[in-house]
Amino acid sequence: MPLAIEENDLDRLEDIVQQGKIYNRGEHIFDQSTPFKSCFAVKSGSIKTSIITEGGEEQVTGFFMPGELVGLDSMSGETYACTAKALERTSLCEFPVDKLQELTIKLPELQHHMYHLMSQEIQNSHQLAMLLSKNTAEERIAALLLSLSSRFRRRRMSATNFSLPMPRNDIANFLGLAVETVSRVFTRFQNQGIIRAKGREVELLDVEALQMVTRDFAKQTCR
Amino acid sequence: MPLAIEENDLDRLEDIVQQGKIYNRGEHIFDQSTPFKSCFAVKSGSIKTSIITEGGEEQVTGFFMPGELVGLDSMSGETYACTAKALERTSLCEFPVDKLQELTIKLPELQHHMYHLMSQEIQNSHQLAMLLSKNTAEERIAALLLSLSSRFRRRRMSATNFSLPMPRNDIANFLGLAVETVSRVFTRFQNQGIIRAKGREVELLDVEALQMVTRDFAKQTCR
DNA sequence: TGTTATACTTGACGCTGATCAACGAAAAGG
DNA sequence: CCTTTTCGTTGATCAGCGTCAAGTATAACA
Repeated sequence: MPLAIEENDLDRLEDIVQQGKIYNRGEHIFDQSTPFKSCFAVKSGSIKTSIITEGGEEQVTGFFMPGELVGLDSMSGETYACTAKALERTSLCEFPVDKLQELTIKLPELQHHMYHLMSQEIQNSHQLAMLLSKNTAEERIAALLLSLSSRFRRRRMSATNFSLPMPRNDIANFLGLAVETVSRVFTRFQNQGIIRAKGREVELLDVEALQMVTRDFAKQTCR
Repeated sequence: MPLAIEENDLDRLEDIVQQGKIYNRGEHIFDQSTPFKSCFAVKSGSIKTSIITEGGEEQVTGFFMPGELVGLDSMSGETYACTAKALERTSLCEFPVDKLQELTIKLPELQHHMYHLMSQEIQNSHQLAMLLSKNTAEERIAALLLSLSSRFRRRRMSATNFSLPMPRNDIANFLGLAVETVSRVFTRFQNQGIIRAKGREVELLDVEALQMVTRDFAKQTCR
């Protein structure tokens, strides 16, 4: 659901950016106690962000794929507002915000772009809230699969044949479901011939059917 | 859950701001088809924002009280990303974003402040998503009451004795519940002596108990 | 390579909260 | 003022999904 940076802007930023830090699967990138210094763009691989409550509970707040920017929710505080972990071998670009802020003063275009990214992040989060509050397990999972699909497509990868970077556990947590429910819905979709899934390998056999499952779409066509 | 503007900054902005537009209860402020021009700060009264899906369903995304800024989620598009309605007689300040953007170039402080506000909005929305995905009806309603309470306190109004600006319907929608459930929880809290509620008039009798209902707090103390 | 931890699946059961229905109370509107 | 909506409450019923439990497959690791 997050966002892409335009290649043009990336060019002009190259000098302030720290290129190509590599993180291994499961490796910790920052957490709520880390002083906030930088946003990160995913170059390859993928990461998840989550909030850890005082009680130790985790709430996954997002998955970030190549081209997407992490850390925008942290620009208001001394420390990061969430915890970020690599889901697989992942390479990141680091954008130090102080330098970014200097730059935005010279480049109003860039500033506008930052506003754009942040406000989209708000919208994404509202969309998620909506999904969580109004939709069934099947609808939530269909929506996630479609979101991943379109994000893979944007990266010129197959939109119907990909491998999930995250375990069922994280999917369940992100969508506010139990792992068991996620598992059951996957097999139900499979039995209906909508998808083929073996472990993390997923093939979308009937994208239309998936879109039908999404509630908005159904409402849109049925009335 | 949203945010306050500091008086200092307000002073410096006064010249670009269009003061004191008044809206009546139920009056429409903008919607998803309105071209995006301005953010609005609530001076008095209150408003609700919601997303209307293609299917006509409504999802309330926030309530905004005096001192809070509306429209930050819309800074990425040509039109507003949500629909805003006054919940009661409400007075707003209008901040035209083009002028705001000019100003931010001259005042880096202001720019920083904008980032701050937007990133807090993202965090609020994540908090909401968390509430919706992990918490029971009682926990959600307790959280809302506490949020309203602290926002009233910030405005120097009674934190234990206030009247809800929104109908049960909007509360239910916002929290992802059925109206009936909201009503039942209110009476349950009342029977437990935690609150006193008659229609929209609410009195918090036992704030501690309300905090106990909130799951994080319970987890925090029980382990 | 065997061993253990982690990830995933499947079934049985119960609870929270949605839905349907009906009614009372307050507000709007003529 | 009475009528009509809107709003709020309460009860009965039921289903979606969480929880518990057990078992299988896959990956991590010594």
